[in-house]
Amino acid sequence: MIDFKKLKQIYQFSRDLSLKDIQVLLKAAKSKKYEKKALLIEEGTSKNELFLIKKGLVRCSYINDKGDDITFQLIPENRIVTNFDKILYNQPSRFNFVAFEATHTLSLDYDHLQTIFDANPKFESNRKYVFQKMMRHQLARVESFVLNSPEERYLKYIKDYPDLINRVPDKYIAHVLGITPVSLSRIRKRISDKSKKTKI
Amino acid sequence: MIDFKKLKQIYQFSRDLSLKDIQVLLKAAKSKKYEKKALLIEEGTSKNELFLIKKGLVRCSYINDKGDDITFQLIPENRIVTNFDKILYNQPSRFNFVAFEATHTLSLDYDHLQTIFDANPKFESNRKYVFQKMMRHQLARVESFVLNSPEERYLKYIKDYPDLINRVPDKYIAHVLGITPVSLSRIRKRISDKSKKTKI
DNA sequence: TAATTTTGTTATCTTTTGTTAAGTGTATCC
DNA sequence: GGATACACTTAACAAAAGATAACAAAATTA
Repeated sequence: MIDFKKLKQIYQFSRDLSLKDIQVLLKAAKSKKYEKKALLIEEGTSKNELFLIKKGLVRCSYINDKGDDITFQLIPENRIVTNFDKILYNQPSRFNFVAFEATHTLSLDYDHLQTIFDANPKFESNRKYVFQKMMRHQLARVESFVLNSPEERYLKYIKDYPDLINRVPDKYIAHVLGITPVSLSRIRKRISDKSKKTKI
Repeated sequence: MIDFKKLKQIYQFSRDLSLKDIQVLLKAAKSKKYEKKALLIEEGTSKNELFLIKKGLVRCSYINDKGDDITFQLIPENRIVTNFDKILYNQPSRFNFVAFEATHTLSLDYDHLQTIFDANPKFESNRKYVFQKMMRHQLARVESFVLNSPEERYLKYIKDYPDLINRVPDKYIAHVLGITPVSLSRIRKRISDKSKKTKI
């Protein structure tokens, strides 16, 4: 019995793959469900799993020197959760990845996935695609830090992720933007004051 | 006649490649020299060349709405210059890449390089390596913006690139760190005041 | 070498942010 | 339903940053 839901999901994350190729991935992928507050990847561990987020939202956070829990990023549907400390530095994760909502994923063991990719050149464009997608994200973030003010950064964020602001408390978004929740509240006030002015 | 200098250079940017494989790349690579202030990639163009910086320094900059020339990043020896707007978005570059010092590069046509990579699976680990290297860089930058203060960011920068501060005016470094040159000057003063205090 | 440009520092003023704390409304849990 | 926890706003103060200008030092160029 073919799981078409799964098939479609894998397809969304792939490029230039035949159904046959996708089925190879399908075999390797497990559907998993996480309840709210469940840990996908725990700080200090070297879990090497790739999660395609089908539904839900994952919060990636870090405990700093002062003991504050800083949200590094929010990962919604159709994006990928990885232990990048493991992949890029071969070190245990400094971050916790927690399901912020009830979250459904397709999970792939990273090393197993690499074996599949290595064994069949057809998958290469796929690997490339995923890497490019990740690069786009992080580069865009760096850009907004270098070129934009916090206010511009916030406006850009709610434009790029309009639904997120209704799903996530502002304080988490503040950290993602590199500012404090109090500061974000003031920015929001400034913006609303400005739009009032222009309307009157 | 084998160009061992070139060979060694390519080798530094490669992983798991035999000499034979490297020679394929060697054939495709051209040594180029740029005088100070020469343009490697011009804003608005879709040049798709990969530059391995052998010697020198490249400044990647952006003209914002106000007409200010903002340095987005500084790329020294043993790093790669690419037109990432072209590669990631297939759009003309929003950035200028200018030789800040007399700069020697190994240049590879990006599309040609992809053809080589696509034709021979051996090169895949190499593509992966380059992508990972780029990801590490950009992710580390995002991290420093989210988790560190401007002062911490500056201290981290001079630790990571100790030679750069003697080669590049502070005002360019300030923009890379997302602050103004005046602010960086004050940060430097604060730091030196602190170190004086601890010494007395 | 002299003239010019660039760079860095400092001062002033304004704006913004961080920090802390208080207050309010909302959601959650026994 | 009352207690508790959480999110957000606001205020007050301190610290830092942006903008601008003036000046000195350093580097470039003629």
